[in-house]
Amino acid sequence: MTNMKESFYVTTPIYYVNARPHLGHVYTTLVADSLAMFKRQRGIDTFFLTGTDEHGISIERAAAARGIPVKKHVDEIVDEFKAAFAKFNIKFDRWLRTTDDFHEAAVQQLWRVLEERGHIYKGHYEGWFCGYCNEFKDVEPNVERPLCPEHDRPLDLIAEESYFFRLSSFQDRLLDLYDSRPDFVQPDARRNEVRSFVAGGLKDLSISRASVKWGIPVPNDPNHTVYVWLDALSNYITALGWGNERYKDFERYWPALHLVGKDILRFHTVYWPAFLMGAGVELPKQVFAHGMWRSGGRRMSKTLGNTVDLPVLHAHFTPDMIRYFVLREMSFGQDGDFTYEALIERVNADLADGLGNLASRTLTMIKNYFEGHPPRRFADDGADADEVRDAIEQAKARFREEYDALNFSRAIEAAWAGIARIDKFITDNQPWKLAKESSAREQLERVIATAYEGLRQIVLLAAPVLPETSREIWGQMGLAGEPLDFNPDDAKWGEPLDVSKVDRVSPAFPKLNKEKIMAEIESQKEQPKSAEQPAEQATTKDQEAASATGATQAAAPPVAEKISIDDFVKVELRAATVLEAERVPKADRLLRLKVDVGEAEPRQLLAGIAEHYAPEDVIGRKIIVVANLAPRKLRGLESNGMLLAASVGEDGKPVLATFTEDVPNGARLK
RNA sequence: CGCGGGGUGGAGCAGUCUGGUAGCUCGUUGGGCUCAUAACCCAAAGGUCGCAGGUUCAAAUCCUGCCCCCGCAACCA
Repeated sequence: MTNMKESFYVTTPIYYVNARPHLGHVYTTLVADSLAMFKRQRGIDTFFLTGTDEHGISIERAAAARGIPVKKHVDEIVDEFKAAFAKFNIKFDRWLRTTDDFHEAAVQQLWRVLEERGHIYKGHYEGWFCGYCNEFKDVEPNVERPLCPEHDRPLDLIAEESYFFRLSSFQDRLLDLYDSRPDFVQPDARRNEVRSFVAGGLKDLSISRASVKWGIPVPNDPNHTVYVWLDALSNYITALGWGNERYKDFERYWPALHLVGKDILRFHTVYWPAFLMGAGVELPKQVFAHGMWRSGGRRMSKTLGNTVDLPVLHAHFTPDMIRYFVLREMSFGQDGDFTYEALIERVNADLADGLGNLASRTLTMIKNYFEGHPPRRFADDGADADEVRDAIEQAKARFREEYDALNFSRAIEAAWAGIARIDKFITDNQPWKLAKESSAREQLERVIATAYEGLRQIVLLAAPVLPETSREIWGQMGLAGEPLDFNPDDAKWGEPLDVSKVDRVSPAFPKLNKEKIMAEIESQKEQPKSAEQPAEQATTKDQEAASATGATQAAAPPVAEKISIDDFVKVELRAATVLEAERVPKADRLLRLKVDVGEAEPRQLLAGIAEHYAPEDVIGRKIIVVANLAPRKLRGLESNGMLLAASVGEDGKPVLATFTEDVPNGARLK
């Protein structure tokens, strides 16, 4: 420890308000919250920032679609985020909104600094832009209207005057950064990834948009707004008061530990440090990219129907259970698997049978054998009581070390090894037998005192992981105050305690009935699905908004939305025969077909069925073709129509439509 | 040659950077105990650490090649 007061600043990304809060948001924020509690408990001056990213064209559109002012729209979604986090008892120190006026002013200040230092110039940008991602996309040449790969919606061709940041001039300094400070990007695998990206060359970065109104105006050029990522990343310093008068915390807390998902690694480890270098601001302490939660071994997605829904989670589990699970189950930095089964098993094994049961058995004995007054006899400990003490000291040291290194799962493992040690100690010493012999009174006192003291130490460790239940157990133990207010490093083994009576013993964690809960979750899942036929129906506001603004209708519309016969006859369906078929090189899904649709010349069309049909499977088959679809180039090949296939199961496996009776090619379907 | 991650007892994972008895949780089998939430404790069974070479006194760990799985990117008119 130095003379300087140690401080700690942790951030989550600010969440883009084009989606509803989901497990991913909650996860990062839970980790940050727990880390903040951990540091604070240990007497470190801690600041925990989270917030929302609220600018950009997709937000503007979503609000327009709802017919309400943009600010009102974002206010509502921000409230949802705050409510979601409140349900998990997350306690941040500040919530930054990019629409806060002091933030906007500070971003403009950052812009001016970058401009004065010669890092910004005006140029011209033309590219395909996805308003939902807020970024330009690299697309295949020769495609008329490419779709955003993320959102499956058409991209906009934006050609506009734009300001550029001289990102290319930072390449060497960035490489230097990764090499000289290997901890700057963690884990190592991520650092390598970023390093090789930067080593491959950097292009200057467009940092303004003339086409976007909902954003921060560029200083001295109000026709432009600041590119959302420059706007958003700046939040980490503006929230502390950099470039504004609203707060005065910059000196005190910067630099930060940024927790981010690996999906936004590049922004935080390339653009962000480059901006800061350009502005002459100290760089973050570290950017740690955690993994993503998968579900049942697969990426969570609405289409697969394997998402973890927050309301379902809350219906069956307490915030502490979920918090424990995400910290314990995922090796921080790796991807993890989130299943309800695993969650239930963890809760039962570690919380109910582990910590909860230890508390329960210890406190019950204190109640029964000592009228609720915990004995404190350590002076002449027996050898194995000393072993327990040593084991707990070891667990404490290990826990601290691993938590500091963000190895939450290993830290928790270490603390729980302490629990197992105490359980073994109790069993070995059989206090229930000692209690029957008055001559063994002192020995009984020592055994129970050791168990109680061990439990106290463990509860202190567990407090940042299980804030609610650790407080509950602490209270049942008759201890004064709250566990988070005691620094475990100062809690000496066997020290005098401010302790009242143990008189109320009740399980801190109920044992969960797996079959019952799983059945309930399943039935909850089924209901909405059967109600709205195509399972992947758009439900969130932004998706509705997207449809309303004329974006693609790719998400199957509800059956209820009727079309007229006039609409239907516009689609020309014809019977056809496949003459030739071959795989398209370098495309996993694509088959190139020559099809006879009853015309003079066979047509070429491309079909995304290669994963399920070999070319020889389809040659000679009678199929149904949409004959009047506008031609489209795919991987450089023109497709003149589309074949009809059922989309089956989770993966949308195609099954070709055909006839059971003979039909001449070109026959019209109606 | 697109980028990245992974393949370790039945399941899920750690260990790999910094070679040296292969570890954890769950599950299985047998035993103990009864203070405790049918909990806890002990013991046992179970692994050619994806495959093949190489380096080394010694390889899950380092090197080379290959196979398989999973993300991302491209490709579903």
